[in-house]
Amino acid sequence: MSPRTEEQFGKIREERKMHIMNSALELFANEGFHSTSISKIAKIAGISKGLIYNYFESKDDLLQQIIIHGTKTINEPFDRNKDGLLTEEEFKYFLIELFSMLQDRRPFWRLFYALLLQPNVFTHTIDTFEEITERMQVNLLDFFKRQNFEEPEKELLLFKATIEGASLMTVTAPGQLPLEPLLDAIIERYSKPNK
Amino acid sequence: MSPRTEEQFGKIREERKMHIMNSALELFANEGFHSTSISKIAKIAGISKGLIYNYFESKDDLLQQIIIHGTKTINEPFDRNKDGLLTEEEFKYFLIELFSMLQDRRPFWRLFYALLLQPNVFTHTIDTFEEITERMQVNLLDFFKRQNFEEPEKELLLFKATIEGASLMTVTAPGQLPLEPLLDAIIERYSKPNK
Amino acid sequence: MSPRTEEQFGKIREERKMHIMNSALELFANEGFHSTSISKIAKIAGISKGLIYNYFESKDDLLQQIIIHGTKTINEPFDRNKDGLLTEEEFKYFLIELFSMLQDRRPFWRLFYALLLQPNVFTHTIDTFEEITERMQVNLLDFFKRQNFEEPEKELLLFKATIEGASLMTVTAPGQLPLEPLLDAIIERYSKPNK
Amino acid sequence: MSPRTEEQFGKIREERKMHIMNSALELFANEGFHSTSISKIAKIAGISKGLIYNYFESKDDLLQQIIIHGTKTINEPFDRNKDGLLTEEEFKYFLIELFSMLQDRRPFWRLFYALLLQPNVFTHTIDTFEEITERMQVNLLDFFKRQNFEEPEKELLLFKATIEGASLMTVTAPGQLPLEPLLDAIIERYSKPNK
DNA sequence: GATGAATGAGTGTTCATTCAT
DNA sequence: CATGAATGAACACTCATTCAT
Repeated sequence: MSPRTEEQFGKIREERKMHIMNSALELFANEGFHSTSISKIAKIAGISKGLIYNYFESKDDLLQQIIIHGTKTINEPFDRNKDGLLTEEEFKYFLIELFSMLQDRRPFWRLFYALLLQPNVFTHTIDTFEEITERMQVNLLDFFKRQNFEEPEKELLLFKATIEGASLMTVTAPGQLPLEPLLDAIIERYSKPNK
Repeated sequence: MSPRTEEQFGKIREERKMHIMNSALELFANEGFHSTSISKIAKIAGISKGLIYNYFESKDDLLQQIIIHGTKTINEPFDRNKDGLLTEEEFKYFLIELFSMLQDRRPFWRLFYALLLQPNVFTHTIDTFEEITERMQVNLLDFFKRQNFEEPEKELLLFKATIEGASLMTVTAPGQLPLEPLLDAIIERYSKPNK
Repeated sequence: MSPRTEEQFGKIREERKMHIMNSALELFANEGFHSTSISKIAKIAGISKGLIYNYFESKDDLLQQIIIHGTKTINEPFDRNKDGLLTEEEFKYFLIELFSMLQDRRPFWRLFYALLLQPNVFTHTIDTFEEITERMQVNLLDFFKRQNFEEPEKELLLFKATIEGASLMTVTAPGQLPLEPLLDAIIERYSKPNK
Repeated sequence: MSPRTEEQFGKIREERKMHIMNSALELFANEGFHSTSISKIAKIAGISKGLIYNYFESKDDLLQQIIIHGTKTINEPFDRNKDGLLTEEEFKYFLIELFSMLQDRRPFWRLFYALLLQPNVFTHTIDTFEEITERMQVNLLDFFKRQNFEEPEKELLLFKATIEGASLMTVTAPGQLPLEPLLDAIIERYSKPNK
């Protein structure tokens, strides 16, 4: 019989790769990177240990690719309107989208924050992520200025801290911080100037 | 000469123990718990591997005791006035103290947050910590009410998220968040009601 | 069109086989047998891993066949005149041929010597090789006798050692031993008796 | 009880190290470096796998140290009279010593030649070895000149090849080459000029 | 109390080999 | 005939822990 076409092989590869990455992400997030063995990932994924190395160069590479893929996925919704001008509507949409992503992709975010706290590793990957937030800050500062805040820089500081804290708590202690009221509070506070 | 008294022995033990814990904390925070070997801790502490087991039952126990001791130390300043009533002065003092602790004991906080994100471990220790924050929340809500905030519950939500975010960023990206202006902004925002 | 004849198929098979063996020989000789993976051979040969198993039973079999084929090839020039009588002309021709083969097929010889030094393996293959050298020795001893050497047995011992050493050094440290002068010296010394 | 003194520990270490190296040398020489697993070495040495890593950084390091130690040991007898002048007596002694070493330390020599044929590895260690032979050559050439050989350079070439071959054959096929007669033949041939 | 040699279970990783297509 | 995804046994190596001294 003729061998599989290149296309067929490519599809199989892609699907398997995603399957492994998802299995690994779940474990990394729940039990930590170091506490998760390749054996366990293979068992959860229902494949052999060796196969993982057919798709990823190493355990580190597997983690890298999970982070890269996750970052890309997360960033997609923000790429739509690249005019750099944040309207009030877009600001709200951004917050709603952000909170929904935090809930939907909790394992990824937990993993991400865990890495953030483990220095000397994946500095490069994290740098990529910070570039993105950098761009957002510029837009936000501009937005706060246009909203006529008295001290937009201060407002940005508070906003950043609030968002960061909301993100962290959503990931670590989801029960403790009711998201919907918080979302309302943030929108109310930051989309309208203090008069 | 008379042999050392029991008390003296106890003091020596206590000092050794602290010395080991400090050496370990530094390494755990900077290189991660799993990446830090008992051998390395012993080398940094200038003692033998075996001696560590004279003071701690296991590597996990060592970590536990670090967290417990750290939590106690951190909590001391808040134990002074247990009347449950937060004055504006006390509120400011609490914030200043918190931020100063975050800066002074960065390694501990980083380790603490890292553990927070690695569930299935040290749940008990973390519970202890959450009890403390629980008590604070009650006081804070009461404080916001007395400050005549329109929606004190919403204010508490925002405040919690902001503090959490400020803490995290101080630990992970100290350069990105200028602490003093942020501290001012928080005090200004939350110690005076929106009129 | 008519299908390929059996003969044509046989020819294609033979060519593929040689192609694989040559690719493998190069790698075995340069990087060692154990350090050379089937994957690498396949990549260098430009075929798939699986196909190799269509032609060879195992990695060991592949090595065996390389050695057998190489031994046969090398031996061909000595098979011409099987009368068992070495003339002075034939002796010179034998030496020239030997040295030229050592230079032309260095990878094979290096592999061969490497195997020679790794006992417990390929004993059989090596035995085959030694049979051939055995036959040569008889002829050489006879030759030295006819050349009127005083102690032909001693001469044979020295000659064998010299040839072996020259071979090894040609393979391992080609720069250190200028071949042409050595060849002259050997011919001069052993084709004429010490008077 | 008081712990062992530093001296005691040092002695234990040295003995264990030699024991491991000897066990490993035997296996490396008989079964090849790659075919010998750390597990097997540990089993033969009667110790645990982990202990080997208490004394050697890696399997490669273990091999390196075996070669270095072996080279040192072998070189000791030649260090005596460093005046650079080889008398006929010293020449004979050198040959006798060399052959005796080849027989006594066969495993080491086999390992050494095997490495020589496996390029890209241990180039540095082998370089050290070649420096030593380099020095010998100078002395030998001088010796042949003083022995009034007509073409001392040619004689050196032949001598080198002969010695190399004798060494190799002693190691690979000890039965095929009777050492004593060969030794006599070499001494006879090279210690007296062709007249 | 204090040492570090010693253990062994566990880790990440490699690779010859098989097999459905 | 030809492919490369998949396997699993084996490997080198690590490290928390024990224990004789």
